[in-house]
Amino acid sequence: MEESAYHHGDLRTALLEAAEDELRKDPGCALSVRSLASKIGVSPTAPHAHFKTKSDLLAALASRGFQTLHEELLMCSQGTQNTRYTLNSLAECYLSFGTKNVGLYRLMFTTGVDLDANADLRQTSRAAFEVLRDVIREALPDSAAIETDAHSVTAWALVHGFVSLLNEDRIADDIMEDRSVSALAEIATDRILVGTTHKLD
Amino acid sequence: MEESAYHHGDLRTALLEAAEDELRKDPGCALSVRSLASKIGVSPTAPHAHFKTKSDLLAALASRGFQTLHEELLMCSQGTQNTRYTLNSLAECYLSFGTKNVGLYRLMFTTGVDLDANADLRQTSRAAFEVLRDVIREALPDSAAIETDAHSVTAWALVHGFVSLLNEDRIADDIMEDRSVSALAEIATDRILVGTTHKLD
DNA sequence: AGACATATCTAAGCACTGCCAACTTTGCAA
DNA sequence: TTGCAAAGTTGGCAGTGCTTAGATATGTCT
Repeated sequence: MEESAYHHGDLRTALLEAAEDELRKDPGCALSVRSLASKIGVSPTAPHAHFKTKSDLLAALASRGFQTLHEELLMCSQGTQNTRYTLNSLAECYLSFGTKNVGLYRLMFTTGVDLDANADLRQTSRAAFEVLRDVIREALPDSAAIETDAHSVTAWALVHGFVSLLNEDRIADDIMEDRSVSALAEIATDRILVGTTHKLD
Repeated sequence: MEESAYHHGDLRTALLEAAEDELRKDPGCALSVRSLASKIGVSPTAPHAHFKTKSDLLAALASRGFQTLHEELLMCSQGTQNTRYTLNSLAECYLSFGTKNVGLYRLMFTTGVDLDANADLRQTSRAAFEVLRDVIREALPDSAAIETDAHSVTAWALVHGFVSLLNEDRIADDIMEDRSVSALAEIATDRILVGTTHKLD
């Protein structure tokens, strides 16, 4: 895999991987195109050949994140167990991904890129959601098919909200002692399936 | 209210208000301390006397956001109607605030400030949540007091998730046609109270 | 094999940013 | 009145995103 010193070979993916690496080490870091280039060992403006703007790089990064999430969700959705088990697996998978990739996950929802102007990001984001949607559609009785969308969007909002609150450290430990992924996934699953068991006025 | 030309008078709040103004005009803008100073008419480094770092300014901005949210939620929580009505009002209030202040809301959850290092932000963020928590605590029967935390955190995650997905334009219009604040608030209320009405296996 | 078009990378530079240090102005209080 | 601390200015540094112009390698076509 010997490459000339002048041409890197695959600078594009090298940039994306370096960025992911940086995000893993410091989820709060402000990714700099120039520092990525420096880290890789190319000139400060070399990335420009692959990403016209920094925003384009971030969007590609976010898209890769959604692809990974999509694949992981797909793995979980293919179990042969009952609906509750499948949904619980999905929730746990989503929460796990979100909390293990704090910086990347944050980027996936705050790129500031208009989805109408970035078909790739829109598509990968949508594809990940569709996994959840399909599971919920199958779970609902035919009579409730119309409500599939409301149910699946609600489910997404719930797990996304948990990830966000966890990552931004908004759930104080004196509020909720067990903030583990599995505990929150179970809560989410309950809520998606039948909601709270306590009847309120 | 005549002030000398040299001393501004209240540069600190002027900076915060200018920043909020900027965020309202362009929720996706990258706030710059220097441009804020220029807009107000002071030297580029004048803000340094009031905010040691840009991060401090953003944290103060986020804290103001939580204060406003807290006040608005408090107004809604003091109705004398039944629990469902109160909860629905709270949800609608939260969703309304989040979607009307897109830039500010995003900032409130992505300042990158460690809450352990910023007692003010932690306190205001917590205070806003407590309104929701109190309502849910009162709504639950005594036998379920222990579950108050799980219920209230779940409720917060749900409305926060809705706001985030709405603001980042993640709910495609072919998925859910009625993405109005009132419709989503109703869904959230249902889910918080009794969950879905359809029994799944 | 040689010529050319293209993709990739470098070099130089602009405007802007956050932050710092030294200095000036002002208001207040001993 | 005088001294001092807060507030604001000036100048400057390092880093950033982006642009332009030029250098170098790759591949293709004759």
